[in-house]
Amino acid sequence: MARPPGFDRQQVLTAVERQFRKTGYAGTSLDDLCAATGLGRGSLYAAFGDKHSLFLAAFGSYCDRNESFATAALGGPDDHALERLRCFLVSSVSTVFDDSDRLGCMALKFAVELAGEDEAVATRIKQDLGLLQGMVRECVEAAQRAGHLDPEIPAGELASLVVTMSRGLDVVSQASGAETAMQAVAERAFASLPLTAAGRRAIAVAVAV
Amino acid sequence: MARPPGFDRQQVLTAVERQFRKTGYAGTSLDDLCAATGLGRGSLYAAFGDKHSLFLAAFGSYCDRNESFATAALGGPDDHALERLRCFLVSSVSTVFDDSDRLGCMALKFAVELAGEDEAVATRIKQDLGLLQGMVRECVEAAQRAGHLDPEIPAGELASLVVTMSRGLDVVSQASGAETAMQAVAERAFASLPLTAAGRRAIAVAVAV
DNA sequence: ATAGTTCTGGACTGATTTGTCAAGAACCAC
DNA sequence: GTGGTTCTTGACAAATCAGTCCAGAACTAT
Repeated sequence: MARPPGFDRQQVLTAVERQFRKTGYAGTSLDDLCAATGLGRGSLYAAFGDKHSLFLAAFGSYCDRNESFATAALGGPDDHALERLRCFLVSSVSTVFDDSDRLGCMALKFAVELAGEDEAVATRIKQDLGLLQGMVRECVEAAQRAGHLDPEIPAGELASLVVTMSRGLDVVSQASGAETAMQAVAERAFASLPLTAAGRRAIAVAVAV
Repeated sequence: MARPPGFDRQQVLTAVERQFRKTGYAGTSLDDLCAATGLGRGSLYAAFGDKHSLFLAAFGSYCDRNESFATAALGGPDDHALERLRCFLVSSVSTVFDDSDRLGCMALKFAVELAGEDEAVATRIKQDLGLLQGMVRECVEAAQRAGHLDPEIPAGELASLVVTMSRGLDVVSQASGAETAMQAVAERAFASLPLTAAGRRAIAVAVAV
C-alpha cells in the first residue's frame, strides 16, 4: 500500500547520536546530521521532528542502552559483586580510550552542555543517574552481604561515591588523554573503597586469574 | 593624545567568561557577548580579535584565576595539609551550588565541549590539569610528611585520585542538583583516602573546631 | 580651545542556520 | 500492470551567524 522507509530507525539514531557526541548540540547543524545519516532533511523531519526532538530521541536511545549495559555489568552473584564494581570503575576509563574519537559518557557531556538550560534533558539525565545509582547500590549491598565491603557504611553513600568516581574517571580521561595513568587511577579509586580483609583476598584472587 | 578605552579589560573578560560558561562556545553568539559586556562588536573585535581569540582570552583568564585559587587553597604547613585536601574536595561541590547559575568548573566544561576538536583549548586544559595535579601532589606529600596519609602510596597516584574525585564531584553536582547529598559524597570521598590513625584524629579535631 | 588619535556603536555583507514544501521516486496491495 | 500511499530529495524562505567598516563621539596633549 505504502512505500516503507528506506532506513533503519535505530541505525539512524546511532549515527545522529555519534554526531551530537562529537560536535555537541549547538555545534551540530542539520547538514552535519544529513551527512552523518545519509538522509535528506525532509526524511529526518518527517521521521523525528525538529532538531531538538531528534536529539532527544538519540539521547534517549543512548540512555536506554547505557542502562541496559549497567544492568548487565552490575548484576550477578554476591561473591563476585566486588569484582563487578572494580570492572565498572575500570570500564569508565577504557570506554573513553576504546572509542575511536575518545567520546566519553554522553549523559555527562550533555549534563555539562545543556542541563542548565534544557529541562527535558536535565530530567532525563537525573533519571539515568538515579537508575545507575540504584544499580550500583544493589551491587554494593551484594558486596556487603558477601562480606567484601564494610557493612557499617550506608550502601547509598558508597554507591554515590562510586558513581561520582566513575564520572570523574570519564571526564579526566577525556581531558588528560593519558590512558595507562588513568587506568592506575581507576585501580586506586577502587582500592580506596572500604574493602574488608576478605574483600581484598577475593580481589587478589580475581585479578590473578 | 588618544581616547582611552571606556571599559575595564578584566571586567569584560569576566562577563565574556560567564556567558561562554552559561551557553557554551558554539551556543554563544557575538550578539550574546555584546549584550553581556555592554560593548559593540567593533570594540570587542578591536580589543580581543575574533570569537575564538576572545574565548581563549576569557578561558586563559579563568585558568589563571583557578590556578591562583588552587595555590592559595593547597599551600600551607604540613600539619594542616590533610584538612586542606578535605576543603579542596568539599569546595568542588560548594563552588557549583554557590554560583547563581550553578556553573561548574570551566575547564571541565570545555574539555567536554571543545578539547576533542580544538588543540589550543586542549593544551591549555592539560597545562591547567598538570599544575593542579602538581599542587595537590605537594599537599599530599605534606600530609604524608605530617604522618596523616599513608606514606607507602605514591603521592602522584593519590594526587591523581583526588583530582579525579574533585572533577567527579563537580560534574555530578551539576547533573544531580542535590547539594546536601553531594556534600556527603565529598566527605565520603575524603574519608576513603588512606588516612593514618593520626590523620583521623587530626581531622576529627579540625572538624570539631 | 584645538588637533590628532583612538574608541564606539551600529549598519552592512555574505555565509550559514533551521524548518518547510512540492515534485517526483519507490513500494505494496490488488 | 496500476493506483494509492508514503518516502525522498533538494530547492527555498526567513532568521541568524561571524566579521568588516565607517562615521561620529570622546579624550588627551599641547
